[in-house]
Amino acid sequence: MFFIMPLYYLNMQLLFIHSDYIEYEAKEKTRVAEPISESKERIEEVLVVFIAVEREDEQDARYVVEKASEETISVFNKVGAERIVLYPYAHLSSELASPERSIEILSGMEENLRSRGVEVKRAPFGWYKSFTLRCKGHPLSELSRKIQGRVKAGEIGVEKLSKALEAEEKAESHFFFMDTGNKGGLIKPEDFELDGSENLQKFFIYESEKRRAVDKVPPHVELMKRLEIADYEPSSDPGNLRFYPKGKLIKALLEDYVRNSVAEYGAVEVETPIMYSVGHPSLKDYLERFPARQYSMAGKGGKPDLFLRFSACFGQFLMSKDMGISYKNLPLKMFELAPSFRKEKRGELVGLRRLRKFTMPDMHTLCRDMKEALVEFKKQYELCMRVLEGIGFSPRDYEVALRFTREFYDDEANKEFIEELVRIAGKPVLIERWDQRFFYFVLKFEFNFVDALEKASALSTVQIDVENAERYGIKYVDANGEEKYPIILHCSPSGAIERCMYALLERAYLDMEDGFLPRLPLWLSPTQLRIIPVAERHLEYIEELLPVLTGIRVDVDDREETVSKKIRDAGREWIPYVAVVGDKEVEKRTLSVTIREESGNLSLEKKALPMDVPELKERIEEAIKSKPFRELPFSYKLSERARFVGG
RNA sequence: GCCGCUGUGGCUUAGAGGUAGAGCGGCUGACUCGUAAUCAGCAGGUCGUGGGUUCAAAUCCCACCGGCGGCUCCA
Repeated sequence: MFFIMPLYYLNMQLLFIHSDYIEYEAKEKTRVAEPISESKERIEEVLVVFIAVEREDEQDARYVVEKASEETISVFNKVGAERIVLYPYAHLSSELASPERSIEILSGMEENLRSRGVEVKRAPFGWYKSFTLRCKGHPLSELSRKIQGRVKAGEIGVEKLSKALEAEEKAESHFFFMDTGNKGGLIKPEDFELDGSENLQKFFIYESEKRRAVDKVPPHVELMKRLEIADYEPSSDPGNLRFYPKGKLIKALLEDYVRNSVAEYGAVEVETPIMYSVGHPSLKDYLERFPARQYSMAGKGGKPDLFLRFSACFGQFLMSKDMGISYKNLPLKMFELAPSFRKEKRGELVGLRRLRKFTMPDMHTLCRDMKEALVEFKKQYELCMRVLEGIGFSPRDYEVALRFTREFYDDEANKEFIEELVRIAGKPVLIERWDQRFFYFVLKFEFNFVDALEKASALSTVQIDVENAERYGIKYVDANGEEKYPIILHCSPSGAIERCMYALLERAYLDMEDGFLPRLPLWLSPTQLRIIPVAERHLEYIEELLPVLTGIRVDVDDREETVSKKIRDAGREWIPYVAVVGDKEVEKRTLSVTIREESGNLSLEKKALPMDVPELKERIEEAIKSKPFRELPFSYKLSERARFVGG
């Protein structure tokens, strides 16, 4: 994360090739050849390290040996090779160390590595050698390193030079915190008191280290199956899930809710294609950047011709480009509930947290200038807070990250803007500052959920895009009749719908760990009220009640089971309201209701309250008003309902 | 993609070279039941797939597929 740039020199050059095998044969001596016993070798499952020892290394051979060995071991462990071959390779450098010192350093490395318990072979120095090797070709199979030092004693860093990463690495990034106090300003992590912000701390650790040693299945994976929400589909590509009726209902309700929220904010809903031609010039940059992450389809002549979108950006940008836009139309907001596809690497996929196919609410706002962009940015920041609140997350449930370029923050007005955002959040936030812009945005925020395994994932986000209007040729005409490029905001008010479901389930699990009954928000509960007849003869009364209970998802457990069993099953389904009906209730025209929310603690005894039907109806309606409603997606009779997940 | 772990009826799982056991769920029957699992019986498995080793493979080996964790990554 924090790269220490070389101040004066780089030395020893290392090139690592993780290979199936290497074969070499010493053919002919040079003037500097060392004596050898064996001229021919074949070594399998090997990490081949090509090394050029440089003149500078002579100054501090010991340090260089130690550092290079450490680096080699790190790569060795990472790729899981079985042995190492050190292969002197002068051609990596134009300023070589003397042959004597080189052999010394190479032998030093050989010994150092051997002392760490690794099988090491050193190819002979100073010979013309023939060699063949077979590189494994996985992403880490070819790496280069420079052991880097500085003239001044002190900090030493290792700069990674893997080609694919070069672009990102140019952008140095630094983390800070910022608190709500009126002082404002960036606080370095080491100077910041994280007491009382445990989740922010977890989030920071996750962000800065990006690793957690956990050996557990994320809790929501079991829950999503058991609650008949979603499951893996082995016959699809991994990360393309199946959703059962209950999951589909929850998903549809969340979608309804986000759609309504952005409509209220003034966005117009559109729909754009999910696949695009790879030949489009504006799309090329993206594709070249993440070629392995696209779902592509072979077109004519066996060449990839179309790819599946990873967001709604293209569709909406291409639509905007063809519009005639006046400054009077701005800010112009377009929204889409976009099924999106990202062929994430295999090991990144987990349950509902990260998928290859997911639904991304994606809104783009065209703004006339940065000033307007900031006004809208702030509105959307607050919109995102409202949307998460509405879904069922309090500000305690997520951590705020603000990320921007140094240039953006150097502007005094923007500084105040950032401080204002922190005040709105009402708690300390994580700041990431990039020394230079390396992608299309200058400012973004995310609201991040920290789960039971202390992993963080972004829910809501907004970005200020200063690049794509020009790339796509999106223009508007200003008051003087001049064409201008708008600033574009990218906003996902809730984050991916599936990820909201993941966060709801993980949060319920965390509640359970704290000794509370896990639950989903009432408006998202597939069954909101379950009625349990004590005996078959009470069904008639229940049938009479149903027409009164419209606008609520009610079902009836008419199975031939004991009351205890039915109560238990209702609890296992996290049903918020459970009403028992027996002789007493029929006689008094009431219901005996247990409310999950009020049962609270796991160990508390549940008590049932007598309630009459209008009272109960009103109570539930009050709690779900202003939220979308959909009917029960299956029969209200449990005896007729199919199970989608066994057990 | 790489590394490690893993895969037994719909679900959860026992079995660790000698031809599969259980609980839940399902079906049948009895019980008409008052707040977290009523009782009895029946059906259901080529042990992820394909090769190999062995007289003999769920069990050992290899490859592939899926899952989990890590690396990496997250437009």
